[in-house]
Amino acid sequence: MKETLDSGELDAYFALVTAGDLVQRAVSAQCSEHGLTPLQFSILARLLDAKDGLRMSDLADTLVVSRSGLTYQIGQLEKAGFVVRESSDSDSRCVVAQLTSTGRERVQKTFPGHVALVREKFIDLLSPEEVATIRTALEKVVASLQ
Amino acid sequence: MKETLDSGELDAYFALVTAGDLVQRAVSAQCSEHGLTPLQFSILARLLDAKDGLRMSDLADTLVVSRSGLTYQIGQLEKAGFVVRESSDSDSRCVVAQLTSTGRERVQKTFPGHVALVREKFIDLLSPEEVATIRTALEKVVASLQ
DNA sequence: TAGCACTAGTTCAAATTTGAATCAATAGTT
DNA sequence: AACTATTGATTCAAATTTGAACTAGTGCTA
Repeated sequence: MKETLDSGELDAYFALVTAGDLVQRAVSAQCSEHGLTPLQFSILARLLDAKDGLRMSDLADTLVVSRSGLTYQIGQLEKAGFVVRESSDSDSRCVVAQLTSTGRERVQKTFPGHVALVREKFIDLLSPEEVATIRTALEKVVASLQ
Repeated sequence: MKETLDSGELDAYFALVTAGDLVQRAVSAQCSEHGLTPLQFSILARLLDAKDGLRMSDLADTLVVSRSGLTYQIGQLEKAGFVVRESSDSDSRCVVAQLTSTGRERVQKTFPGHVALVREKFIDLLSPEEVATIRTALEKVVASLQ
């Protein structure tokens, strides 16, 4: 195994980190138009797919945020009326977060702008082959790091 | 222009954001072995390439951090003796951050582990073609967002 | 079933990050 | 030169994020 990075490899690494950051920053601006932080939007978006809610830990793990950070954010979302906490039947240690109808409404209202942004700033700049490669390649990276 | 994202496009987007986050998290762990936060390491690494130092704004812009956040971090690095601030000759509004010899030492000591990590968790998982595609594709994304 | 390790979630204090307001210096216009 | 707009950096208060305790519940094992 080599012990250095050539300049192309280094550039690929910088591009990955910077693109990830900048996309998130753009998403952040769009979310705030709807009164959400990007993390809050991600949480609500995940819950939209989860008919029976999601456990705190599962949310924290998929969203790359600490447990305590998630506790805080779910607290904020609960105050805002977008989610409710329920304790799990099967395992009473677990807390399950559920979307309320208000929360569902809010995330659905935020979605179109979000999609448009991702399309404009990311997908439409690239060829389908590039998008496909990014997906398969970066999924390998994600798998190895999780 | 389409107004939706198909599932492959959505996965590519998630992979980008998640991979960026996870790589940064791994980098964060490695940096802390050397008593640096990832942001501090990035700052020092940029300064390593800049013989004459860098202006605060330039640093902030390339590092995806707010101006005030950078002021804070440069303050920390200055306290630690890794950088010094000088005011620019040409424009006395500007502040130029310079690496000290202590700072240079520290960042150089941190580098090998950093390189090894990027290689192990990113570059070596992928083919050279994948790395090249990620680089050119994501540089387009970065350019459009900056 | 008692003891022990492990898991889930929260609380707490400390560190970081941000945006808004501010101050200082430059550039452009009349 | 005087005015104004812009730019660069900092300060400040508020919000967020984190890791280290801590509490409570589960499951294993003797």
